[in-house]
Amino acid sequence: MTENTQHQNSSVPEPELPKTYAPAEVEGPLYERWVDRGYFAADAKSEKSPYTVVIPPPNVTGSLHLGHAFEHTLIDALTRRKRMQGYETLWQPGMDHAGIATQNVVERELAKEGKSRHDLGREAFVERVWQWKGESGGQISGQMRRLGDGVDWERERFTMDEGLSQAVKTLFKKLYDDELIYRAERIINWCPRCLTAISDIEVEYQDDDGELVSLKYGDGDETVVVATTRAETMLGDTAIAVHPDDERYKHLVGKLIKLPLTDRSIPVVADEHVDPEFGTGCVKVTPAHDPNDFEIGQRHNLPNIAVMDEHAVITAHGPFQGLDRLEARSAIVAALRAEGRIVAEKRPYTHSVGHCSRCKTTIEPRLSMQWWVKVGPLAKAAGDAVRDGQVKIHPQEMEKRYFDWVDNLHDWCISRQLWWGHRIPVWYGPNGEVVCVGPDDEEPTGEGWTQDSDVLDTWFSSGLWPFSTLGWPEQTESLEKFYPNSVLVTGYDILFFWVARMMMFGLYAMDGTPPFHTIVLHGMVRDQFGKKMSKSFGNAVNPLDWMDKYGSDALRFTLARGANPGVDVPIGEDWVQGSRNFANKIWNATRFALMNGATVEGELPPAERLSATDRWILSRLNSVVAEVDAYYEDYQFAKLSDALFHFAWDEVFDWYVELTKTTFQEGGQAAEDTKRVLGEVLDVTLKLLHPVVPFVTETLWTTLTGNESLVIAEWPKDSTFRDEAAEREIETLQQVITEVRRFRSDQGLQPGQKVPARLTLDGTALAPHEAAIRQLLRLQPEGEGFAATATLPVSGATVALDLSGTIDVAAERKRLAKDLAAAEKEITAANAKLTNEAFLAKAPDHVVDKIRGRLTKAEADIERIKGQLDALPAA
RNA sequence: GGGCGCGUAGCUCAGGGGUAGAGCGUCGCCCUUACAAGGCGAAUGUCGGCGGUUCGAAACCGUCCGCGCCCACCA
Repeated sequence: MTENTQHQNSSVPEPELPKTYAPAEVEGPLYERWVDRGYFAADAKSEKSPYTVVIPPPNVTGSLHLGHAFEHTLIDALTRRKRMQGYETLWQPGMDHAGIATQNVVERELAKEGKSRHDLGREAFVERVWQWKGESGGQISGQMRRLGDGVDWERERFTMDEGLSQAVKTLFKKLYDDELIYRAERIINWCPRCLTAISDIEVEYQDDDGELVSLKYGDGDETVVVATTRAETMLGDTAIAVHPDDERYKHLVGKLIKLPLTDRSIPVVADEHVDPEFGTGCVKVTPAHDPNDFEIGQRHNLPNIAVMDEHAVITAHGPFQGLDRLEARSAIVAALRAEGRIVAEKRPYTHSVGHCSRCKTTIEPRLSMQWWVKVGPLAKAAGDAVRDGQVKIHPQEMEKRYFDWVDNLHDWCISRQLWWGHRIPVWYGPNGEVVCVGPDDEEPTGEGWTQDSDVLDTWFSSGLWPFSTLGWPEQTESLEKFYPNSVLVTGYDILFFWVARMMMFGLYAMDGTPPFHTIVLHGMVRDQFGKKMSKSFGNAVNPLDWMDKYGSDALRFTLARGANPGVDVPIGEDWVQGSRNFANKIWNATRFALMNGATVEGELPPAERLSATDRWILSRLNSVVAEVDAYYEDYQFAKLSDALFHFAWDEVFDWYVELTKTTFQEGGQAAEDTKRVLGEVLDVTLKLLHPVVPFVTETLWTTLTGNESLVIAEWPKDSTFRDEAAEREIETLQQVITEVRRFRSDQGLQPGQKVPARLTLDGTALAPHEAAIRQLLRLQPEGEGFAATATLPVSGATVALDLSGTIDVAAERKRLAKDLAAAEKEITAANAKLTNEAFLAKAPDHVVDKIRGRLTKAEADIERIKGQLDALPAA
C-alpha cells in the first residue's frame, strides 16, 4: 500500500477529533487495514518465541452469539498482548462441520421444500450441506471481523477440509492398528428422530413424569412381581433377575416363569446387580433395550430379543406391532390390566430420562453394531498430564470435574448413522474382509467391496484441532513452531466434549506432548438478571446489534469486565452503554491532550525536575502496568479491566487531566514537562487498554504518536519508577479539594460560582498546589473587604471562604456534628484496641500501626471539625 | 445417590481474619473553554440464620435454610 492510498483510506481522523467517538465509522476500515498489513499473520520461520491459541471452532451452521463474542474477546486480548510483547503470535481460526447439528439444520431446510434427505440421496445431500456451509460460514467470519478478532485468516481451516480429513484418517488408522478402535455390538444411545447412535455425553438427562407399574409374571405358585416404567419392553424380556442372597426368591432361581402376553417362558437368574431393597427385589430383564439388562444378559447368556425398530416402533409380532413405544406402553398396560396382572401403579412417577441433546427426543437404548474408541489408556494419560502439573486448569476447582470424568470414562461410541461428516475409513470385502484404509492406502475396488456407511462423531475431528490445523500428519514448519498451543480458552460446558478429547488425542498422536499447557475455562454469558440466554425465552442477543449501537469496543470491554474465572457472565444493554461511555471518555481525554500539545517526542524529563503531580501519575502508571501484567498472567480479565477502568477514568482523566489544566495555563518549563508526561501517560494507558478495546485505542494512539499501529507497538514495561512521597502529596491535595467541594455542595453553591478565599498553605505539602486548588475549587483572590465566614482546616492548611453571610450554619453544623460523631466513634474503637493487651500481644505490627494511624487521623479530623465548627458564625 | 459452587447495597457481582467495595440504578446541583455518552456532591447494607474458633469473623470451622451446576446403569 502506498503512502497516498493509505492516507486516502485512512479512517483515522486528523488531530481535529470530533467531540464524540463514532465507532461505526472507524472500526471496519481499521480492521481491514490490520489484516491487509498482515499484522495477524503468523510466521513459522520467525525467530520469535511462539504464542499459539486455537479458536474453539464455531459450528459452521450457526451465527455467533454473545458467548462467542465473550470467548473471542478473551482470546483476542491474550493474543494481542503477547503480540505486543514480541511473541510470534498465532490465533488459529476455523470452523467445525458439527455433523449432527448441521445435518439437522439442512434437513429442516429441506423439509420446508417438502423433501427429505432420502429424496436427494447421500451424495446430493452432502453437496447441499456444503452449499449451506458456504453461506453460513461467511456470516461467522463477518462477525469475527466486526469483533476485531486478530486471527490469521490465511490459515483458516475447516474440520471437513482436505487436510483435516487426512488427519482424521491418519489418526483413525493409528488407533485401529493399536487396537484402540474396535467394532462391537452393544447397547447404545439411539435417537429415534435423528436415527443415529450418540455418545453418552450427548445424552441430557432430565426428570420426567412417568408411571411405575408392578406386573405379576408367571402363574400358580411360581409368580413374581416386577416393577417397570417401560412396560412395552416386556415383550423383549428374556429373564427375571433377583439378588443371589435374596431368601424370598432362592427357590425360584433356575425356574421358568411364564411371560404374560406372549407364549414364552423366561428363566429366573441370580445377579448381583439387583437391589433387594428396591421394589419387590425382582427385575425384568430386557437385554436388547436396556444397558443394565444387557450386562445381565451377557453374564447369563440370555438371548437378546429386539422388539422395536429404529423409529422406536414395535416390531414384535402380535397385537402391538406397529405401535410406537408410547402407544405400546399404554396398550400393553391395558392388556395386562385386563388379565389382572397389574398389582400396583404409581403415577406420576418422576424418574430420570435421557434425551437427545440435539433434538430433545427421548433416547431409546438400542442394541447395535458400532465403532468404539477404547479410552482406557488415552484417558489415563489425559488425567496424568493434569495430575503431573504438565497441564494446568484455570480455575483450579474445575480439575475435580475433569478427573472425575477422565477417570471414570466408558468407551466412546464414535460412529454415527449420518451422512454429514468424516466417513469411517473401513471397507468390507465380499468374503467378510475388514480393511482400515490409511491416508496413503488405496481404497479397495472391485466386486463386493463397500465402505462403512457411517460417519464419525464430530468431536473426533475437533479432538485433533490443536495439531491438525497446523498441518499434521505432515511434519510442517508450522507444526514444529506452534505446537503445543500455549493456552486453550473455552467454556466449561465443553470440558468433556472437547477439552478432554483434545488431551487424549494430543498426547496420543504427538508422542506424549499435551496439546496445550494451560486450560482457561470461562463461564457462560447470561442476561442482566443472571438468566440463561435462549431464543425461546426471548432474551438472546445478537452481538451485532450491540456492536452496531455502541461499538465493538464497548461490547468487548463489558464482556471482559465481567470475566471472573470460571464464573458465568451476566450482561445487559445498560452495561454496554456504560462501556461505550468509557470509550468516549478515553476519546475525549486524548482529544484534550492533543489540543494541549501532549507529546511522546523525546526523553521523559528527569524526575527531579517534575512536579509532584507528574511524579505521582508516573508512579501510579508504573504500578498499574505491573498490576495489569500480573492479572494477565493469572487470566483475571475482570480484574485487569476494572483496574484499567478506574486508573484511566478516576486517576488520569479526572484528577490528572484537571491538574494539568493549571500547569498548562501557567506555561513555562513546567508546562512543557507536563505535555511530555501527559503524552507518556496516554501512550502507556492506550497500550494497556488496546488488547481489550483495540479500535478506539488504535485510532487515538496513531493520532497521538504518529506511529503506524498499536497492534505492533511494544507492550509497556514497568520502569520501576515509584514516588510514594508524591503519591501521598497528591492524596492530600485530593482530600483538601474533596472536602471543600463537599462544603460547597452542602452550602448549595453552584459548581461554577466563584468564591473569594484565603488559602493558608505555608509549611504544608499543599503549598505548591495553590493555583490548582484555586482553579479546581473556583476560588477567587480574596480582594477588598475579604471576610472569612467559613474556615476549613485540612491537613495543616486552611481554606477560608467568604460567603458573605449566606452560609447555612444549621446545615453545616448538622453535617459536622455527624462527622464528629463518626470520628469520636473511631477514636473509641481504636483506643479499645490499643489498650487491649491481647491485641497488642498477638496482632502483627502492620495491623497495630494501621490502627495507630487511624487514631491519629481521627484525632486530626476532630481537630479539623472543631475548627470548622468554631469558625462558623453564630446561628 | 455422589461431587462442586453460590447466598454481600434496589439489580448484577468483586472482596476475603484487622474501619464494608465496584458498575448500573437512585437523589441534589451544574451545559465549569476534552467529554451532558459529562462534572461535582449525597444516600443506601444486622455481608442468608444459628453456634464455634480468635484479641478481632462478612471472611475460618460446624450446622441449618435457600439457590445453581456437574456426574450416576434407583428397575
